[in-house]
Amino acid sequence: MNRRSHCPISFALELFGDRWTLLVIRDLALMGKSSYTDLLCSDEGIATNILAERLARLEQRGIIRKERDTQDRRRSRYRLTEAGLDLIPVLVEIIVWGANNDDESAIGPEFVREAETDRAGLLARLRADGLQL
Amino acid sequence: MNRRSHCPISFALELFGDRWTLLVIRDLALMGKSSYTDLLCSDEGIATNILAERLARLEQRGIIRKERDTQDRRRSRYRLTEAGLDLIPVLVEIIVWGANNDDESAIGPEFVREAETDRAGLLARLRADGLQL
DNA sequence: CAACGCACTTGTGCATTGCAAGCCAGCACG
DNA sequence: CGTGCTGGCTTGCAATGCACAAGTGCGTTG
Repeated sequence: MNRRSHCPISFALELFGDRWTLLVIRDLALMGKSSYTDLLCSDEGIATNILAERLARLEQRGIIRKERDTQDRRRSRYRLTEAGLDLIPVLVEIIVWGANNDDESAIGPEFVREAETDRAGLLARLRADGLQL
Repeated sequence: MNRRSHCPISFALELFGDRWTLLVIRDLALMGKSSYTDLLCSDEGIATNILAERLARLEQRGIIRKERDTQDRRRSRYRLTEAGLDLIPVLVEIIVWGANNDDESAIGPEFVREAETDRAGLLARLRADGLQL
């Protein structure tokens, strides 16, 4: 691997420093999605070649695991590994910042308040159940 | 502005969903840099046209403020606004994740420990003084 | 006032991305 | 068994983004 520096932020950006990767991780981590077609139908409208490339990359870097569906063997299931789940705190801080700085945010102040008052509880709930919108 | 969705993560990625923007914010927020030439000399080696474009964008979006240096009026000083400083928690979580997942990380476990045991204190210190490496 | 440094701007070529279309394997149905 | 449909990609091509090099204008310095 050809690294730009040993800064952990630079390291992280080499994984998700683009317009799509974190949205895929959001969908897997918080939105309860796990199939290719579900991931393809996000509000933002990711292109299919980009999604395929990102999933391959995330799998290769150990962020997600790919499994065959036991019911329908055409279908794949994508799941976060531990390293992937560990990105939830990053997502939470981004959501808090976005909610505080975007007038039209879909996330309200109650999420922000919970992140401030019961951060550990929130993180545990998200890791177990996702956002449950 | 042409938004992809009202998800706060998508909103945030429209600001820093690329390979360079967060590194610029890191240098301003944590590395104590404020001049164009300092920012240009990061370990990662950002190109000058990219840096100029990102600074203009960050200023327009209210993340940084551009001031003239009072000593040398050729020189500009770039400083984070409140909205910019509010990105420090995001940076911290990324650093923690990077330090935990990169074998060759330049940040050691003592940062991670402090983030777990005294998060509020760490955030206050970083906001006031940066990383002080 | 000549030379230099700072903060850019412009130009060019290559790499990455976005969008549309096509492809193939695995079901589902008759 | 054939026909069609669905899920998960792959390919082709245009558009965008990035890297590298060079040049510009203004302010400071010798």
